[in-house]
Amino acid sequence: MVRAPCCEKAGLKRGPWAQEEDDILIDYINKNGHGSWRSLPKHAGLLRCGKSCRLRWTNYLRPDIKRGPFTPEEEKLVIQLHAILGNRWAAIAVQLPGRTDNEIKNLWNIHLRKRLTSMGIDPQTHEPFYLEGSSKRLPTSSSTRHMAQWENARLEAEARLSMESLGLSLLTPPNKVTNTDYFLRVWHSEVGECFRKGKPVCFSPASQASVSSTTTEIVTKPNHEPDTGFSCVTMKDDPGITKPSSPSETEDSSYSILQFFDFHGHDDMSFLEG
DNA sequence: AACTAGATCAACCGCGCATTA
DNA sequence: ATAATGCGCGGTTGATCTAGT
Repeated sequence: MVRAPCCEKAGLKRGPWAQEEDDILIDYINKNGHGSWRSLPKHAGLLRCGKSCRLRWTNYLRPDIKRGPFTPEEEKLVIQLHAILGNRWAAIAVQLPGRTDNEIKNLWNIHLRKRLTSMGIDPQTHEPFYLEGSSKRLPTSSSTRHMAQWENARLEAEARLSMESLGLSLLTPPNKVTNTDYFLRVWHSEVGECFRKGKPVCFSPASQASVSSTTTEIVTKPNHEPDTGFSCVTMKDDPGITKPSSPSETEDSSYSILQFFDFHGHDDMSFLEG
């Protein structure tokens, strides 16, 4: 099958948009909505193809577009989401109101990718670069090893979800808790929520938590101080990651999510700081 | 002041998916 | 079931800007 061109190229304008064209497009969409992008230019009187109109509107003219440089918080979120979603810019953009996929893609390609590379982290996989010539290709440090563990867990989780969506049985015994399970649980727990929102997390003493006696489980309790965003989290029999030892045993000790990672071996999150 | 290299970002291109005929 | 169409996505390009020499 041969794809028909999206528009008749002859006679259509290309390149940068003039103010006058922007005005026409804004005025038309405000009055009529965009409707069919393909027919919009004809109805609006623009010598552009529908695709070009859609791009101009979604990336530049939309009233809810947030202009200006990305804040450090936005940059952190992009890095975190990229670690989970990969190059799915549109999906990442959903989490950053007012930012477009194109803008985020540019931010990544121009700034963040270089920053991660300079930190010794592969920006595509979020894994550390490995030691040259090492037969076992070991990560260079505990912190980078930890990053690799999380990335592996993410990949396993995605594979698992794909398998499950296909209705295929999994090889993992039902009573065996994997790092994948751990990753998914943490990600979908209040810890993950706090991680995504940059809120602090409070680890409660194990004795106060309701932990299932039959399975390894992460238990979250409702926020005891909603205004602070604190959550109570405890873990039991975690297979891969050790519960924080000293401060967490203190009642109401609170930690940022970055400290959460610190406790588990990732001691360098400075790249998130911009 | 003139030139150059690198950085930036808006816009384009081609592909794949979903929907419709 | 197949072809045609529309749309959105990610990758790439090229014009413009900026800093350095």
